[in-house]
Amino acid sequence: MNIKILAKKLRLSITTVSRALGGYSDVSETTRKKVIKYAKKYKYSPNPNASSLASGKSNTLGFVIPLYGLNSNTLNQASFFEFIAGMSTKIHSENIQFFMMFANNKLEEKNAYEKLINVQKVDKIILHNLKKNDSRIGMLKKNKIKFVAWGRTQGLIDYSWVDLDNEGSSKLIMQYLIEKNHKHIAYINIEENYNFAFQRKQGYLDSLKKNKIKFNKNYYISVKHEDPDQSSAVIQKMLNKNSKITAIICSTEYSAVGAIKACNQLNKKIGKDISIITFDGPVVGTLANPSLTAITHERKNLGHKAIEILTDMDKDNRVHTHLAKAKIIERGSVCKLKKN
Amino acid sequence: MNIKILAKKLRLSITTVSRALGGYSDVSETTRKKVIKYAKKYKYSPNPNASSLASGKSNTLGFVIPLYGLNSNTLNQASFFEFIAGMSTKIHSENIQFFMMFANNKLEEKNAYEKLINVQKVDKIILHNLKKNDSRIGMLKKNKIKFVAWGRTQGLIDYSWVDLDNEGSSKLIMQYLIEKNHKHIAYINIEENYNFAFQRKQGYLDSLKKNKIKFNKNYYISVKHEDPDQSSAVIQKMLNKNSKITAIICSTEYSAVGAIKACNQLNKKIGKDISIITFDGPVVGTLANPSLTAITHERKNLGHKAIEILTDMDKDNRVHTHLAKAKIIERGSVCKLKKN
DNA sequence: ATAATTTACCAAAGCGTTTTGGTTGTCAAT
DNA sequence: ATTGACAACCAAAACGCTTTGGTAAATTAT
Repeated sequence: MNIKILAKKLRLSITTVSRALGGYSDVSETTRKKVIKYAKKYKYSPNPNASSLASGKSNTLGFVIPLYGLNSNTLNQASFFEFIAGMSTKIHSENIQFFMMFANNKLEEKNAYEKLINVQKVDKIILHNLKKNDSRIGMLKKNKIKFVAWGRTQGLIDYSWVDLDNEGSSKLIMQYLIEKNHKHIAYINIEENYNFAFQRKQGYLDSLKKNKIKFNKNYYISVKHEDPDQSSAVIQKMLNKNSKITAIICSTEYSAVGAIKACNQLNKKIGKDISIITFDGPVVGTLANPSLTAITHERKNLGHKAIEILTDMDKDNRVHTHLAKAKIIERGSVCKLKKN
Repeated sequence: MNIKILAKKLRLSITTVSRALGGYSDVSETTRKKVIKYAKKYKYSPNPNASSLASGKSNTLGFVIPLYGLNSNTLNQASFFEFIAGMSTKIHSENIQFFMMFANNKLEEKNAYEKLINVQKVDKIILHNLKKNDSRIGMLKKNKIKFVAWGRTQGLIDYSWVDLDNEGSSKLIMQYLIEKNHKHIAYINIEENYNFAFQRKQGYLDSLKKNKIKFNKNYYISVKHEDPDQSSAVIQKMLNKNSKITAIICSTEYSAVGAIKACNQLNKKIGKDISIITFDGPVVGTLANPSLTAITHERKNLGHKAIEILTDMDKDNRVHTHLAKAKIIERGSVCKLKKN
């Protein structure tokens, strides 16, 4: 089935069929209805290759999945799926094509974006896995590709993005703990060259300052993300040296596992001797005993919003942003201390 | 940059440039080298839309990600990523395009495959999320689309596939436990309309028979997969009623979590009072205390093999299959019983 | 009644390739 | 010297669509 055959069946020109389906106003409504009806009947839909070639627009969304670094990590893949699931709802309704590539390292990642633009000729991109200072942004702008970033670079941001409110989430957690009279609060972060880790640290520091608690550098640890056992060892050491610590904030699920292990090892009762609160613990959260109190984010909505913003770009050209809502899920790992 | 400009620069016809790059023998080697050199220099690569349109081949691999059922489950997404990562190594080297779609339910899933074939005109497909009896297989055959299934239907299988050796893995586990003198072995499976669950049950039953242990239907539970707490409740009930049980095999990570919780609840020491062994526990396995002994599979290789088979189909037309290798990772959750 | 505008349609060009069916020139075989 | 085979190249058609620049008929304005 193609447009030529359909046009012949309808006794219309190819042009009219194309324009009827394209929603142009120089087709009468009666004709349009007839065309749509027959297109459905004969299961016609335009050959995307031909239409891309002719129009110069691919109507395709490019997306690169990094298979290295944080994302090679089983637990973090969950956030990926949520994002994708969020996108998919919108993609269906907007009828966008979806083209995916993979990257096993940073170089492949950049090449993938270039290929997306120059070879695949996608016209929209979800930019993901942002570096502090990201050269891909310049490239995308130069090529005039519409994009929405999932995450943010540091400094001035003059593009559309969706993201977690990392700084705000840290503050929310701090406020929560401080209300429960915790003062000696440790923070287990991952390497700060992940921008979200940097942002989370900022929130932590800011809250300390606001509450007139002096930053104790022994309370702040930045670990490699891959290994709960490494985290556990570091956390044990920290707890041994700093017996005043009453609460631990874990920036990733893996470090939460490490914290659990450390506490078990040191025979400290979680939720009693020591409080633990973690970021986004759908897996780990319910595993531990007691279950971990955690801060969760509306991640699915992030993907949805990203597509929405991308679609709206056709209409207006302003910068849009979206922060996922954060919420603390109280389970059993945080206790209230006596006021002293 | 396009072929016309490149041809002009090379003082060759469009045909010759195209055929040089296409590897045809009616181009001299000197010319071919020159063409390739200049193509690189000017960063030329054929417009995939134009070439698909002209050749009628899309050179695109279609893949549908189901966002419902088992796969909506955080833990199971890990296997997905491993498969994709496995594919990606091959895809890069084979220069295949990759087109992805999403499905939020069974109907959408089937539609997605139809769209992949009729609209996107992919010429290869990874068929995934197989039902016991799967109508998509007939559809793919009718449309003469080359495909490799990830998973298997029941009954006669006359197509290429890659899969875990579910039955064999169950047997391996059983042998392992029986060698450690366990006889009262419980099996926590998920619903058997997942074909892999059915296969695993078969392995369990077969091993029992081979070792002349009578099947005790109270020892076999098939739970809904989504909820560790539900599993935990069911397992507790089972353990209470059947005090002879010394080992539990968990077919999914979620039920393993359930089992851990149940044992903790009942104050049974894992690895002492009761042994637990689980399928594929990259996340959960190392979380528990003690860590869970598990059977793992070379999942990444599965994706790699799938693409390999798909690529080889261009050469010969036979059916190829691949079973992932299984291995038991001994950690601390299984103990050896005294011979009685 | 005529001119101007609007509505509804269409032919043909063009998008960047691949492929078909050539042609030309060279060399070995007769 | 002629023929046949082969190597190396190419012009033009085709793929299925969108878009441009029309035309003819119907409607409205003068």
